Amino acid sequence: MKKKLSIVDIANSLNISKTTVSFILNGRAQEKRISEELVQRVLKFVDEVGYKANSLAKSLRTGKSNIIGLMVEDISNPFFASIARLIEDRAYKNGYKIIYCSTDNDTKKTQELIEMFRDRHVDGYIMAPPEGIEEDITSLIKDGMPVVLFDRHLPKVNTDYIEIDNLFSTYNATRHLVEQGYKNIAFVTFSSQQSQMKARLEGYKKALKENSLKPVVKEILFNQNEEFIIGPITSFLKKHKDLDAVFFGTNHVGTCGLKVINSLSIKVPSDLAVISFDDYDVFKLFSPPVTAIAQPVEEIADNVITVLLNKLNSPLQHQKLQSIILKTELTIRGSSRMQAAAQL
Amino acid sequence: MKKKLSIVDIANSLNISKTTVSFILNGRAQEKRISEELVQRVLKFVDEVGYKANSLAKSLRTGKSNIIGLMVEDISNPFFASIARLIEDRAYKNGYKIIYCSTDNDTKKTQELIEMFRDRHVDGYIMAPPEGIEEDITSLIKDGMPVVLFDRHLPKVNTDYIEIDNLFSTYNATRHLVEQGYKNIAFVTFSSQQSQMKARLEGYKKALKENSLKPVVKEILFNQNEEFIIGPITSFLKKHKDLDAVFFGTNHVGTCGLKVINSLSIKVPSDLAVISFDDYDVFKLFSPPVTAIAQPVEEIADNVITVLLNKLNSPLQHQKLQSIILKTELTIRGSSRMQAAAQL
DNA sequence: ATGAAAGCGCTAACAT
DNA sequence: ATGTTAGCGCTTTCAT
Repeated sequence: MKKKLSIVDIANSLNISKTTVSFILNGRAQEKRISEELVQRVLKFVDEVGYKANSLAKSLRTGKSNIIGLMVEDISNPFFASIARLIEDRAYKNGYKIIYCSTDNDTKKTQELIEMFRDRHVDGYIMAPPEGIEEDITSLIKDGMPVVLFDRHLPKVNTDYIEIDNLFSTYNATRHLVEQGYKNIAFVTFSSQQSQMKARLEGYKKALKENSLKPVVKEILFNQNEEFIIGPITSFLKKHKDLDAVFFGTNHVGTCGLKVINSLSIKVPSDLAVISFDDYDVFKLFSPPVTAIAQPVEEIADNVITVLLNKLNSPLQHQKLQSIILKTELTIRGSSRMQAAAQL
Repeated sequence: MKKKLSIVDIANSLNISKTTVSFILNGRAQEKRISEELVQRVLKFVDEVGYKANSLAKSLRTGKSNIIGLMVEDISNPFFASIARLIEDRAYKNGYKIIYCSTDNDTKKTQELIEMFRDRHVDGYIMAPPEGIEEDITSLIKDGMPVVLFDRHLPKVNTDYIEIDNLFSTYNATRHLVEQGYKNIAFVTFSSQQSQMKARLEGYKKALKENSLKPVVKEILFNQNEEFIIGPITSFLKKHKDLDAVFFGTNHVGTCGLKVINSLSIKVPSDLAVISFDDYDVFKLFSPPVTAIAQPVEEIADNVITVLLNKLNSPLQHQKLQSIILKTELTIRGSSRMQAAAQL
């Protein structure tokens, strides 16, 4: 086990002081007017022996950790997994590491996780926050920590966030269903007070109202366990035989919904048209393929990391807060086309 | 921005030495025969003011970080996402945080990531290693770092690993196809020298050989970009019209394969039977549902973290290395049943 | 039973 | 232009 070299070892080997080495290594040689010759000599030596600064000691001293805390709802959800992946890439390219975790939408767990991140001195926070975490985040911000929210925001918390236009997305998709001639359109979603879920529900209702149709909403308790989603959807669909279309509010609900549709042998779209929020392989590969609202994952990740890096790099608090709202794309497929139904 | 309290602040407020506080906080009060009364007083005070030790300083001093580095192939792949999720849970419960990243099966990137983890003083490594990383891992182990591999192992590297019985899995699944009467069975996989991919290919070949059938293998270069997987599969399937079954070697290949099958309007299983490694929603929801080899994700995660925690807690090097091989489950569905074909 | 002090590796204010 | 030195907050040896 080869001993790790320290900056003192370098300094001693070269018969100079560790300050000089530190300055050179931190690119302050010019500023400190250290001779070009010395700089080269040090750099060469450091490279030869493969010296690496101890970032722990550095962090202890500077108060910076170069770590960003990322909190998603559930890393095994494809939406969050792909966002996390992209954020990770961008962060690494900018010299930051990511510590991540899944909140499960659990307030208490999230509080503990924030505590842990704080404890670890992360430099910034990226999170899809659960409800009830307002105070904790506010206190974080008050302590000068950069916080960027995504996927949803907290109305009571004053910070940057990146979202999509949820209300318009569901409004637009519901209108599409109406245009196709569907009249009995249900909306199946998680019961949630989160901004994005409320907006999605609202968009759906708005479209129905404009067309004098009656909303049929099924709210399901958020749960990681599929059984507790599939069960309620099953009884809901069994009970509402008069529905001619169903709109699933998230990819998770959508996937579970499709399982129910299969197990009840419901024909899509002739018995029931289907639309889901989010667009993943499951929807593309279903028969018929499912009409879906695709979120601009790359754009979301790009914006999130850009905003955070900005905050990290500009020490002044005077920056304006940004609320970025991105557009989604409605991809119309066989599951919501009346013509397709007629063909059968 | 409230100042963080240090152990000195605590000591001063209580008019005792920081040593005593440190001992009490680290549960060494008994051993150091500190009076029960003092212990209670300190604990109470610490709790009241909400003091939290600075883990950075602690790490710098102890050399431990309580962080585990997790390197997967791609966190947005459902297999790795679900494993990561489970490992994360278990790790947190045991007081460890996870820093994760995706290797993309890229040796150079992985080397840099290892360097970074090392630099960050992670206490242990969990990885699904790419090829060509043998030396780096060996050097890690030589330096006394606990390393646990999963999903695949490196024959030249002597360390613990958790795998599944890849060879038997594909052998068994291929036999199933043969039993169903399929004679022209292709195996579509990533071209790779990784242990698990080699074993999968071997299992397939073994089953064919035993039945005097001819293997038809299509190897695809590993790539994150779907186009570069879909393209080759498309031309492969177009070229081999005589196939009556296809076996996809990973979930990623399987998902892409299904897209090709759809776009070519191939009927499953009447035109072509399908089996895929890994079992996810996409396969369950396809019409007909796809026969799949389900990996025991929870068991894998459990074993990985258990083995690593063991290594972390027993300082002695004398522990035996463990190679744990877990069983998979072949879930037979409509995509590989001759009867279903007959019905059409 | 408790405390003083050294030191982990680094940065930066302050000499020289 | 380069060096001395004081911490960052903690653990731990050695004294008392």
